[in-house]
Amino acid sequence: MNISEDNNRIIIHGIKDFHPDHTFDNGQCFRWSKEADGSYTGVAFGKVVNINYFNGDVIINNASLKDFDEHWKNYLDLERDYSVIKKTLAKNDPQMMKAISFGHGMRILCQEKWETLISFIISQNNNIPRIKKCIESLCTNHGSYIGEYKGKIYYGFPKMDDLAQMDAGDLSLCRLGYRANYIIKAARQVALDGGKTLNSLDTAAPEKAHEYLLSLTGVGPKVANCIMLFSMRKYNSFPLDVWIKRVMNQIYSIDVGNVKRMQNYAGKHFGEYCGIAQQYLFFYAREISKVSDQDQRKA
DNA sequence: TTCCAGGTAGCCG
DNA sequence: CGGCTACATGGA
Repeated sequence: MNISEDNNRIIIHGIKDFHPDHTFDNGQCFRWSKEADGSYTGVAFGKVVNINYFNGDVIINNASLKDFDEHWKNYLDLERDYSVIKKTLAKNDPQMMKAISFGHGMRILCQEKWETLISFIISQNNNIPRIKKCIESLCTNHGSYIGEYKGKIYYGFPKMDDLAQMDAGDLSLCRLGYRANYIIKAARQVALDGGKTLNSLDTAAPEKAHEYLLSLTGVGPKVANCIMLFSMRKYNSFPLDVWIKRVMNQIYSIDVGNVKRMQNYAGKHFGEYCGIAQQYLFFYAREISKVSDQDQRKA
């Protein structure tokens, strides 16, 4: 990997298959916001960074080489060759080929497990703009101060032990609705062993990880699969939300209610990287829907 | 007003 | 087990 460092900035040269929009605005993460120049600023690992891409270079502002090696390289999944995966998924599937060309620069992030757990509990029966607002409010009200970057103040994600000691009323400012109770309960469950079990799940068998996550309040099969896919590198997890159910029905003609058949089909048709396939489809379905919304407003 | 959003817990057969 | 429904919130 060809990296240069200057002035609190890291540049990784010769990276293909990366685009900030496809990676940070595809519903896998909720704390990245787009800047006027097309870059994204976000928080992870208690640090604020700004990320852009230009002519094969991934540019990470406000980061050291040490930070990159410890966190961002893994977080951005930069060492994986997505071209091979894309080729395999698109083979004999013109619809998938379309979805992939739409989101060709998508990377599946490897996020922090605790934050991903809480974020996707919030995501249930909710929409992405409001999920972002809820999480931002959770951080500003209950996270620790990180610092200022380009005129904005940033906070970390609330600590597990802090949430475990609260009750739902303490979260009322965050407008989480009925999910506030789920979060408190899940936090208490995870905190029982100081998060040791949760943090060991990336090396656990997928079935074991899934089983533990399902034991947490507010976590069902869909949320568990998101956590496994977006924070544990378990790429054979296939989250089935309302959008993907529609896609599976429209493209692959599976009955809307037949979740089990959708899961089976995904595993067989897309294989070990079905979770990545799912994310291309999710991004594609939502972008298409945005375009048709605009058409409807014009008409 | 009603419907919808990256669903799940609780309950009932 | 599978099916059904209530659940907070805010935007369209």
